[in-house]
Amino acid sequence: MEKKDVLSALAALSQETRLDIFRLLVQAGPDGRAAGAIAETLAVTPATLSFHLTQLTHAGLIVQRREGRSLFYSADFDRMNGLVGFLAENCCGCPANPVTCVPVCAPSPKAANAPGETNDRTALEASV
Amino acid sequence: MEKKDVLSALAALSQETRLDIFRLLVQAGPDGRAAGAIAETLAVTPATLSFHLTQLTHAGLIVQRREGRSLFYSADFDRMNGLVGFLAENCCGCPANPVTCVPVCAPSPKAANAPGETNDRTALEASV
DNA sequence: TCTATATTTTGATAATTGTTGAATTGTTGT
DNA sequence: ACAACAATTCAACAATTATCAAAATATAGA
Repeated sequence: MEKKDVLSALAALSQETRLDIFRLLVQAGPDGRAAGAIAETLAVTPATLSFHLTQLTHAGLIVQRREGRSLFYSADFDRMNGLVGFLAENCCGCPANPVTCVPVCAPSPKAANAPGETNDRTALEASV
Repeated sequence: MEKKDVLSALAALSQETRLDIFRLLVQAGPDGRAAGAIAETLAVTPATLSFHLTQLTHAGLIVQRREGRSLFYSADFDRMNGLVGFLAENCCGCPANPVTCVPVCAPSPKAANAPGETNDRTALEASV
């Protein structure tokens, strides 16, 4: 992950509404949430939400998919791990100073689902 | 670490000059660097640097101390660990989904020094 | 105390950002 | 094709941010 990417990820997350959105999606797990549902949960205007979703998407932190007329957004856990990894990695700059930096976040696909739901996305594994 | 603090830390780090400053200080180790030295290394005007150092300080990411007529700034590794910890911690929201999230960065006091330098600050240990 | 050095504060300016109502695009079901 | 729904894009505005030159503050040494 390059500095430019880290910078835009940090910029995206440094805004309260966006941090809320991101954490909501992180907690929602790989399935994510429809834009409308996010707007309702966080009490944000559709236009405002859309603006922030775009920012988060451009920062690579979330991903969009369509399901019927709804657009679902979900957190990109790989990117998230990359960001944490970058910060952790660089907190130990000096090679003469070995430390343990092992942030690994790999939710299983069904993590946020009620029992019995279907789910065919599986791609997320540890990346650090 | 509260959301408010995370937010201001992220805001502080989401600006290129400040990210550069912070990483420079992280690499400099617990001793830190004089403001003037930072300004020279990063080619930033004193006024601009001072502005950013204030932001980073208010965000709790760096600490100031005086040494002669110079003001030395150094990274607050505890706070840094707290931030990474917060992000890592919340990347696994669902309790039914146990993962390994253990970012730990604890530089030894002499990490960035040339052999033979003195150093009496020792307080930094793992905090996560 | 006077002078030089190190850094911060001030004031002004240009650029970026967050927000909203209104209009637009895309999708579904009839 | 049409009406209803979901979300985005547009245009405009207020607020915040980054930057620098110049003035002010603090420390050290002669």
